[in-house]
Amino acid sequence: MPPRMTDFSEHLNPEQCEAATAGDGPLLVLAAAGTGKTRTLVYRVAYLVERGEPPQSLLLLTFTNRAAREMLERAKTVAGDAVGNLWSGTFHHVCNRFLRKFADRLGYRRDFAILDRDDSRALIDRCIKDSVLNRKEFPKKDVIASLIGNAANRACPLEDVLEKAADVLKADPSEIVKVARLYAQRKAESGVMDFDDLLVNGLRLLKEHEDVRDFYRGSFRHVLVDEYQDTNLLQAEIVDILAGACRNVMAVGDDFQCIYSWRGADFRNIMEFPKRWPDCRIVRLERNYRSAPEILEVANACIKGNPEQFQKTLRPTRPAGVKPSVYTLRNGDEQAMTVMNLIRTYQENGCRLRDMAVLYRAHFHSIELQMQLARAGLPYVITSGISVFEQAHVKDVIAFLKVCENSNDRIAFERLLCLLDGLGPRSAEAIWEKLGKTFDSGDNEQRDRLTAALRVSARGQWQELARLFQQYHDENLAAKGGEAVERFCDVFYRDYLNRAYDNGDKREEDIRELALQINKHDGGANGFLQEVALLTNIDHEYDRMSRGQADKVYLSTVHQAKGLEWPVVFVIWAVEGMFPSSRSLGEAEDDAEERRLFYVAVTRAKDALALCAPGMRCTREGGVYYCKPSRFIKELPRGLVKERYGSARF
DNA sequence: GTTGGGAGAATTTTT
DNA sequence: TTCTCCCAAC
Repeated sequence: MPPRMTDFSEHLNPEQCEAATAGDGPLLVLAAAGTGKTRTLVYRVAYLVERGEPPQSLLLLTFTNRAAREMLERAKTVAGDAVGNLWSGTFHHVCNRFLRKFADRLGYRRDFAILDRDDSRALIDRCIKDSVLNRKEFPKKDVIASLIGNAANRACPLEDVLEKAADVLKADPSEIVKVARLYAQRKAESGVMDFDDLLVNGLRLLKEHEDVRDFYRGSFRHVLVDEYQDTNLLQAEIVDILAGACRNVMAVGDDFQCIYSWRGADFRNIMEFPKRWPDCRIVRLERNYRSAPEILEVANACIKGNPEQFQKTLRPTRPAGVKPSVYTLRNGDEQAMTVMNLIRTYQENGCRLRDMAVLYRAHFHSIELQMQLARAGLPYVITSGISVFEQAHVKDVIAFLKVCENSNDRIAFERLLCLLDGLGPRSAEAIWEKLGKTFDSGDNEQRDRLTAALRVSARGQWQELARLFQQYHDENLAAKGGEAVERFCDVFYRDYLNRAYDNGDKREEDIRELALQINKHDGGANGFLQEVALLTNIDHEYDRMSRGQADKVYLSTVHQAKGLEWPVVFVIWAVEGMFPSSRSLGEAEDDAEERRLFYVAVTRAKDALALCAPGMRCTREGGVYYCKPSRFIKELPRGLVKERYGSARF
C-alpha cells in the first residue's frame, strides 16, 4: 500500500499548518487556550511520519499519561498505525524508561522501586522521628516533603529554599537539612527513588554518562514537548540535552497557562526558549475555536495586566454568543442552590449534564454544592485530591504483588506484614532485619523462617499468604497478575477490609477492578508494577468516564480541569481569599499565578460562563466571614459581563 | 508495640 | 466530609 499523504493545509489553519509542517530546527509554538494546540501537535507527528521519519525516532513528552495517549490515538487516525511506535509519555515515564535500562550506572539496581508521594512522606516522617528531638516545634512531614521537593525541582540547594521560606518556618534550617540528608541516605540504602529522583537521576544519567547521552541523542531525531510552560528546570534541561544533537526540538505551550510554579514549574523556561535556541522559529496560535467571543473578551481582559508575558490575544472565530454572567449571592448555600437551578434549567433546554462543569480553587470549596447535588439526586463526578492508586486498600494489594515479584522491596514487605493481626510497623521492621533485609517469596525456607518469627496470633493468616506465594511461583501467576490479586483478596484481604473499614464492599470492588486492569496490562505483573507508581487519578478517571459515557456534571479544581472544555462552566467562590487564595498571595508573582489560574478557568467554557461570588462564608463553628468579589471580577472593564443575583430571590 | 477513640485541620498536586 | 495526629488502654 502506498503511504497515504495528508493535505495539511486542508485540515489546519495557516499558523497551525506552518507549525505542523515546519522543516528541521528548533520551533516554539505559542498556543493560546483553545487554539488547536493538540491538533497541531498531532498533525506535526503525522507530518513527520509521512515524511519518512521512523516513529521510534520521535519523542513526544507530555505532562499526563492521558495527554500522551490521546495524542497517540489521534495521530494514528491521521497517519495510520505505524505512528504507534513513537516514544511518548510524561517526563517521569521517559526517565523511568531510561533508568530501567541504565540505573546501574548510578549505583541503583535496574529494578529499583519507586516511592509514590505517600511512601515518600512516610519515609520522611520516619526520618523526622529519628533525628529531631523537639518535634512539637518542628514542621510536619508534608511541609518538609514540599521543601525537599521544591529544592529538587528547582535544581537548587535546599538551603536556598529554606532561606526564602525563613520567615514562615519556625524551625532551625540546619535541622531540616539534617532530616533531608537522612531521607536521601535512607533512599540510597534501600535503592529506591521518589518521583523527583526519577527526573534528577534521569538528567544525571544524560549529563554524567556520555555514552548514554549519545545513545539517546542518536535514538531521537525529533523531540516534541507539550505544555512546555509547566516544565521545571530539570525537565527543560532534559529536553535541551536530548535535542542537543539533532536540534529538532518543538516546544508547545502558553505562558498564560503556567499554573504549577508551586511545584517548581518555571514559565521563564518558555520565555527564554528563544534565548537558548537563538535560531528558533516562533509560531503564534491565536485563533480560538473553542469559546464564544464574549468569553474570550473576559479572558483577554483578565490576563492583560500580568507582567512578563508573550503578548498574545485570543481572536474569536465563533459567532457572537451570550455574555458571561457574574452572580452576586448571599452565601455558599444560595450559591449551591443557584448553580443547581441553573444546571436544571440548562438541562431542560437540552444541555446534557456532562456538558457542564463546576470549577473551584480548592477541593473543600465544593462541599455545599456536593451536598445539595447529592440531596437533589443530581448525578455528578468529582475529581478528588487523592489518586485511586494512592488509596490505602489499593496500595495494600500492590504491596502484595510487589512482594511476590521483588525480594528487595522493603516498603512493600513491611506494609504487607502490617496487615496481619497484632503486627505493627515496629515488628515489621524487626522481621525485615531478622530475615537479612530480603524476602524471597518463592523460597520455602524463608517463608518458614518468617512464620517462626511471627507471634502466634498472626501465624494462621500468614500461612494463607505463604500458600498463595507458593501458588504464585508454581503456577506462574506473574503472567496474569490480576488472578493473583483476586486470590489475595479471596483468601486474606477481604476479611481484613471488612474488619478495618466501614465501606469494605466498596473497596473490594475497587480491587476487583484493579485486577482487571492489571490483566489488561501487557507486561504482566512486573510490567504493571514498574509503571503503577506513575499512574494517576486522571488516567483512571478518564477510563471510567469514556467507558461509562456517564451523563454527570463534572466538579473539579481548576488545576485538574486544565486541557478540558465544556459548553457550560460555573466558577464558584470567585471571592477574595478563596480565588485568589489568601494562602498563596504574598508576592506579586503569586498574584500573577492566581490570575493565570483564573484565566485557565475562564477559557474552559465554550458557550456559557457563570462566575459566582457569595457575600459571606460560614465557618464550621458557626462564625461568618464577609467576602468581597474576586479582584479578577472587579478588574474586568464595565460591560463585559451581566450582573445577576441568586435564584432564591426570584 | 498495637489499636482505637476523639480532637483538630484542610490550597492547588501533571508524577 | 475525610484524613491525620496524639494519647490512653490493651
